[in-house]
Amino acid sequence: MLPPKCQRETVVNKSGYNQGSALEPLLHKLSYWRKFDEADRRAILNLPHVVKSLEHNHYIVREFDRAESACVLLSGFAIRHKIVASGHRQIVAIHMKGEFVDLQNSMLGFADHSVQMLTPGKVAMIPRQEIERIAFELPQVGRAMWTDSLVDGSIFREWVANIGRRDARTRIAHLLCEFSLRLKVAGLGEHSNYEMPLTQEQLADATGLTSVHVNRTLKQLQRDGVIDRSSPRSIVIGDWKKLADTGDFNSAYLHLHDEDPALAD
Amino acid sequence: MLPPKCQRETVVNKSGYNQGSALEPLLHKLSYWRKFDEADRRAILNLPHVVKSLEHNHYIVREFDRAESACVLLSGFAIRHKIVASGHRQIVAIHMKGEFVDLQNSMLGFADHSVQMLTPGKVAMIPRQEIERIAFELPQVGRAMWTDSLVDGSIFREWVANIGRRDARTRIAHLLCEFSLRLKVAGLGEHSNYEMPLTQEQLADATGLTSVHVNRTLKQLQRDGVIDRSSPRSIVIGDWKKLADTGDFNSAYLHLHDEDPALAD
DNA sequence: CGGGAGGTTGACAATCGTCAATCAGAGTGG
DNA sequence: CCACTCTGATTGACGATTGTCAACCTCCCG
Repeated sequence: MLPPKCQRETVVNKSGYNQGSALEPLLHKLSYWRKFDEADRRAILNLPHVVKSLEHNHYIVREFDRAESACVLLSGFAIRHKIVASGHRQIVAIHMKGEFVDLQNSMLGFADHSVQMLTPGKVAMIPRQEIERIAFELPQVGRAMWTDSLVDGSIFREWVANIGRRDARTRIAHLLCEFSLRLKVAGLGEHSNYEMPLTQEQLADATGLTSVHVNRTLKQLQRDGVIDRSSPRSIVIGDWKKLADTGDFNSAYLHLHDEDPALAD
Repeated sequence: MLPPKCQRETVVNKSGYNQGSALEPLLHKLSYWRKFDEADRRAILNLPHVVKSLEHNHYIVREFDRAESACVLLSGFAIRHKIVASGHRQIVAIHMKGEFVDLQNSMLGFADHSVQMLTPGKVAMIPRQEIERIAFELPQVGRAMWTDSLVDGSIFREWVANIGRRDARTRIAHLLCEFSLRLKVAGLGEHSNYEMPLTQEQLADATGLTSVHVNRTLKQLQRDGVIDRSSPRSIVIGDWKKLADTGDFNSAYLHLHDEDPALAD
């Protein structure tokens, strides 16, 4: 159930130049929150870091690990989860390219949950002092990182409401909407058509349901024409408004800019 | 259901001195996260602010409000909640003395949920530019505020797991534990004996249950000797370990210092 | 071709929700 | 001091969404 925390260190990047930095996805993500000048951009791309290639299912961070560095996802998908006493797992967040998967560890000192790769991918480990340093030396970068933490929090709150007060059908439709927009913004797909990176069991762990019920609910959404699925993992959204209505979805909590595809279509 | 957002502005404090500042509770809370020097302390206490007295149930912030200021709770209790399409409410956070109830608004620009007083109390409104200014001029203050945001996020994650993967009995016991510790740290009570500030209906909205089921579960916890209740709202914890075990509670996610009462007893 | 992970389905069980009635306590006005 | 009222707590009967168990299927890969 818990594969070893095996990782291969591949690249150490300390080049004095921006071009070709492995941290490009991080810059892209942070640029989304604040307008940077050349110094900001260069400082981000030149952050000292270690790139690791991780295989499917391998752990980036384990609960109670002491945190010496913050971790940015460069490619692939990762999840953050907690295990409760009954042995059940709750996925608390899903991360994609360019996102910090454990920025909080830089400030809080230890991990209060685990982070695991969902697919093969690469991550960059940045020493925690460097994160703090850049945040306070370059206020725009600091603001962007703080904003990122706060949007993270906003998503958690929506998940609390989603899991606490919506039924299975609404809950899953809501998650499908969130994914659609986040993948679009991350440049990983069209919002009307994407490949779900989670298995149905993982979807269940993310929504507080069981895989059996997730399966039934997806089938039902398909029967009702809310989504279409050419294969088990593919999600085709014929009518965005119908899905958004079904999922009681309002994108405000993602704090996206206004090219919000929820409004187009 | 939604009482008017009526508020009485009571005090405008811009005194040049620390002593007697209404922001003492904020300083106390932020001091918990970082060591401040005299300049830090003075800057916090001298933040320009407006104090408002709010009555029971009145709103501090409504969803979609534009945020011009951040709001610190000076006394009383407040909740943050979201309403879903079915009309049901989910409480996503409960706040006590000294806590920012909407720090995220300072950075994100608008409120993605509502904040409501649970009891009568006072809040201080601090202009958002002042928050940003102090955060970057005084890095220790900035670190403390960032840490505060991140601990907020950590609590949300635990709530996701609590609501998503624990049964009613465990879920409620967990919340009772969280309260016990947070009230203690805020200096608002003994961890073995406190007055629950939520009604059973509000407890239900916080745990994703119904008030009827909360009532039954509390009764059951009492019958089993996990808690004692001299009145409906009073919580008496005879055996902390028993309650913590019942609630699958590990205080790590609160990121408290080590005088953690969970370890005593 | 065998094995394994993930998806699908049905039968049945149970936790939790709904509805509705009653009760207890606090505050109010006569 | 006592009806009156309102909010919140309590309890029972019943219903339903969701979980559990278990089988089988499908696809991918070595």
